Amino acid sequence: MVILSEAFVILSEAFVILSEAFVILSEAFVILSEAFVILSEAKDRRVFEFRLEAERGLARAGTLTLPHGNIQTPAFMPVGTHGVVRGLHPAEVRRTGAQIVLGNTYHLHLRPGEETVAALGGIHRFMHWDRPILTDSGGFQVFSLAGLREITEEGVTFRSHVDGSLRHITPEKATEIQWTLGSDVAMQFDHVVPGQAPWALAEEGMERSLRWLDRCARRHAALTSSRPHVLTSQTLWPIVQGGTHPDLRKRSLEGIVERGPWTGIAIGGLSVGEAKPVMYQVLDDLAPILPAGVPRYLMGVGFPADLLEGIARGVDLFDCVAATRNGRHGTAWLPTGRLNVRGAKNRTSEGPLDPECDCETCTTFSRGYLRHLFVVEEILGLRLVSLHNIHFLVRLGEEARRRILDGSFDSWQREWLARHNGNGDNA
RNA sequence: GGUGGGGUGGCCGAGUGGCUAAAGGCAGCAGACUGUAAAUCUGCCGGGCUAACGCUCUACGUAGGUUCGAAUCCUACCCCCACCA
Repeated sequence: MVILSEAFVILSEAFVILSEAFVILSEAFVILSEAFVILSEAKDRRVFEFRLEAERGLARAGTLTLPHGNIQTPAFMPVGTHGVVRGLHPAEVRRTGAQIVLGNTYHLHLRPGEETVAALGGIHRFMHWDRPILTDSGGFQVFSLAGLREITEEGVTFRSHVDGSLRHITPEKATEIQWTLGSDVAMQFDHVVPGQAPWALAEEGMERSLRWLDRCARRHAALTSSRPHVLTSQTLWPIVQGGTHPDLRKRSLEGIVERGPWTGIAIGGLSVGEAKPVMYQVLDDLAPILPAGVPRYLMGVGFPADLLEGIARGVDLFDCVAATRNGRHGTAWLPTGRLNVRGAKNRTSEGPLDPECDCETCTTFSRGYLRHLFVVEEILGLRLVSLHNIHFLVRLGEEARRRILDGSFDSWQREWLARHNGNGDNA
């Protein structure tokens, strides 16, 4: 009996000790979670950093840090609209030196749907690209699908080019889709107008883009604070619009800056039908008033010469479908111009596409063989030329960076352009 | 041997009296492409001259014929295919 009661006492004391231990453990857990939040916030701050390393005139070299890695700028970003750089394996894209790729909100929303991408682990795992990804908002589709959509202040109603169904995309929706996809950089939903757009239309698109920017930013902030993304941090970039009209471009940028700060600023609505000198003039006008410490992304540009012209005007990031589209269509970029791979003159040509190139295409296959692949419509041909073109632009960005860092950018750039443009076609 | 069908530009193929140097496709040649409705699209494509408009020559199996005019109708021949002996 005595033994039993003593045992009971011991058990009670053990219980008390256990409870106390539990309280201590809970407190420790709270402290740990707080520490974790602080740490991850600190990590988030580091996750969107841009470090300027050199400036030569307007040209800049820097390093942009995003959640999935660093990007050394200036840099060309291959476009992978449907979660794939057309025709290429991600490992091939990586071997070109590409540091970041694009995806498209509108197209991934239609197929397979952002929830499907999320269910498959987010866009990085989905497309097997573990480096940074930037998603375009679908704003460009407002422009390119002009025949299939209707714009109101609320948003854009698209007639799906896939099955004809109606799709309503608002700035909020575009932001949510990108959040669900899980890209490193989300773009604001904007209103792109054609390059020939008169002042009034350009102003409308520009002002609407600013209002839509507010709505994107509000939704993005809500998403970020209410439910931190399980897979990544994400930042939102605004887009300067205003067509070819200097006053509108200035107003657009000022509106964006006063809504900042931003981790990046994009220049949109160029290379959409305006003359080249006009595009360069827009960049010239913007360069002095763009915030220095923020990466600048010229959307949808460009051809090799445009890259250098842009870099010379202070642009850090570029994307363009031409590398892959021209590749699929049989046009290869060369230092001396461009080459129609399908051309009869390549029939018995033993040399590489580009003798100065160290890409997998140029170090392996002859022009004659590449022409043959196009003639018989073998997929490998358009893959190989796409690969070369991407490598060509990536390497051009890398060399520009090297030249900016060592101070020889200006003269190198002039000579490069003279050689590239001077010979014209058919190098 | 008989009957039927047919021979059109590098290839396939439409065309059955003038609007036909001849539809369309393929092949060939050249070009375009800038935040991807695109492995797509555009142009040329009998010869000669022309920057072009155009001019000219040659051409719908072969050779004749009818007709103001023929790839198209008639005659003969050559060849191909199918079926029947």
